Amino acid sequence: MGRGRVQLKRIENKISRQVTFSKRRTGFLKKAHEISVLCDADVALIVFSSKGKLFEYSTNSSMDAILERYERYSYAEQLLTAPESETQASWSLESTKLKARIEVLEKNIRHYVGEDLEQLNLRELQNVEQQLDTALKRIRTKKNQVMHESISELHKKEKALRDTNNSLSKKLKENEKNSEQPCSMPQLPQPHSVPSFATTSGPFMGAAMREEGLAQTHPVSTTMMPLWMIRHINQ
Amino acid sequence: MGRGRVQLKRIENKISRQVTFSKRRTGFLKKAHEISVLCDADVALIVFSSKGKLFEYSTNSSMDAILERYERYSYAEQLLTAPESETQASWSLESTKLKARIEVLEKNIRHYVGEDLEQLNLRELQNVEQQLDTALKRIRTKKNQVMHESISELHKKEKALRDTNNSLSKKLKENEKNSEQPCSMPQLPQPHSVPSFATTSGPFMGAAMREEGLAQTHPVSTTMMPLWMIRHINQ
DNA sequence: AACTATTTATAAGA
DNA sequence: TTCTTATAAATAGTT
Repeated sequence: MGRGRVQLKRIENKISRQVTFSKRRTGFLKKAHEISVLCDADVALIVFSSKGKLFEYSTNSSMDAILERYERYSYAEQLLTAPESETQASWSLESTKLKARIEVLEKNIRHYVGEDLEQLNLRELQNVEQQLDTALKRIRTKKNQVMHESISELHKKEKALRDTNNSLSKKLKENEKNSEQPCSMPQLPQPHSVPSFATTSGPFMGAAMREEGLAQTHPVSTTMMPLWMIRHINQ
Repeated sequence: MGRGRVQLKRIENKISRQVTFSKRRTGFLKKAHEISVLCDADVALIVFSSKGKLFEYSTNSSMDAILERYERYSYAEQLLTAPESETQASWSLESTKLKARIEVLEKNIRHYVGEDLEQLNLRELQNVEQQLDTALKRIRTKKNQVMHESISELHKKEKALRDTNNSLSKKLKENEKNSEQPCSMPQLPQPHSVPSFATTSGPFMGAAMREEGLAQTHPVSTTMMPLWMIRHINQ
C-alpha cells in the first residue's frame, strides 16, 4: 500500500528503515488496539526496534496479566523444557522453610541462655540442663587449656627477657669498668610487662595447674579474675 | 477499509465478531511479520481470542527470549512500581541472607553445647562460660520450681485420696456391723500410687525445699534421680 | 511531518 | 471458512 510494492526483506537503507519502522509501528499498534476492542481480545504486543528501543501495547488488563496468562497457558510445556528455572512459588517455599529453621534455632538458643523456659516440661528442662552442664565443663576445660598455654608462653618470654637483661647488665658493668666513667644504671624498659601472677606460684596458679589432665572436672572459675588479666593473657 | 466505516467498539454480533477476529488476526500477524523483517525489529505478539484461544507471533529469536528481554528492559520500572512483587534476584538475595543467619545461629549453638571451641579466644570462652553459667542457674531454678509445684500437687492428691479412703473404710465397717455379716476387707486399689519420696521428707526433699526463694543458687542436681520419677512428676 | 498515488486490508455479502 | 468486491486504510516514495 503505497507508491510501489515492497519485497519482504530487510530494508538496507538505514534512514528508510527507520522511517518505515516509525510509520508501520503506528499502524501496527493501531491494529492491535482495534482487534482488541472490536473483537474483545486480549492483546500483548512487544516490539524492540533495531536500535533496541521498546514499544509495547497491551489490552487494559495489563501487560503483566497477559504475560502471566501466556505463561500459564504454556505451563505444561515450561515444566518440560525448563524445570531448573525456579518459579516464584518455589522461592517463596524455600524462604518459608529457611525462616522456620531460623525460628527453631532461635528458640533453641533462648533455651540455651535460660530464657523462654515456661514452655518446657520437666523432662525437657532436664535435657537442657544436662547439655548445658556438659557444655560448661567443656568450655572450662578449653579455657584452662588456653590459659595454660598462655602462661607457659609468658614464662618462656620472661625467662628470655631476664636472660637478655642479665647479659646486658653484665656488658654494661664491664663497659663502665673499662671506661672508668661511672654512669647511672639505665632503667631498661621491660619490653613486655609480665603480670606477677604468671611469674609466681600463688594460690590461683596452684589450683589451675592441678587441673592438668582432668578434662571433665570444673576448674577454678576465672570469672573472678580482673578483666585486664584476661586481656593480657589473650593478647 | 471495507465497504463501510467501522466504529471502534466491541462488535456485539457474536458471529460477526468471530469473523472479523479471524480476518483481522491474519492481517495483524502478517503486519507483525512484515515490520519484523522489513525493519529488523524484535516482535512478540500474544493474542487471546474472546473464547480464550491463544495466537502468537514472535520474531525468530523466540518468544521466551523477547519476553525475557522485556522483563530486563522494564526492570528498573518494576522495582519502582512493584517493590512488593519480589523479583527472582531479590528472592535469591533474601535466601542468601537467611542462610547466612542460619550459619551464625548454628555456630552459636555449637558453642553453647561446647563444640567448635578451637576458634574462640580466651575472652570469647569467658563470655560463653558466663552465659552458660547463668543459663544453667536459671534452668535449675525453673526445674526446681516445676518440681515443687508437682510435689505440692501430689501432696494434695494424696491427702484427698487418703481422706476418701478413710471415710470409705469407716462406712464399710459400719455396714459390716449393721449387716452382722462378716466379710473380708476389700483391697481398695489406690487410684494414684503416690511415690514415697513425695510423701516423706527425706534428704532429697529437704535439699529441694531449702531452695525456695534462692533463685540464683545451684539447687541439688536432679540428674541423679531415676527417670521414672521424673516421668511421674512430669505426668 | 505532510502529501498523494498506490497498494493492502477488510466489511459485507454470497 | 473462503471468495468476491467495493471501499476504507495504510503507507512508500516524494516534497
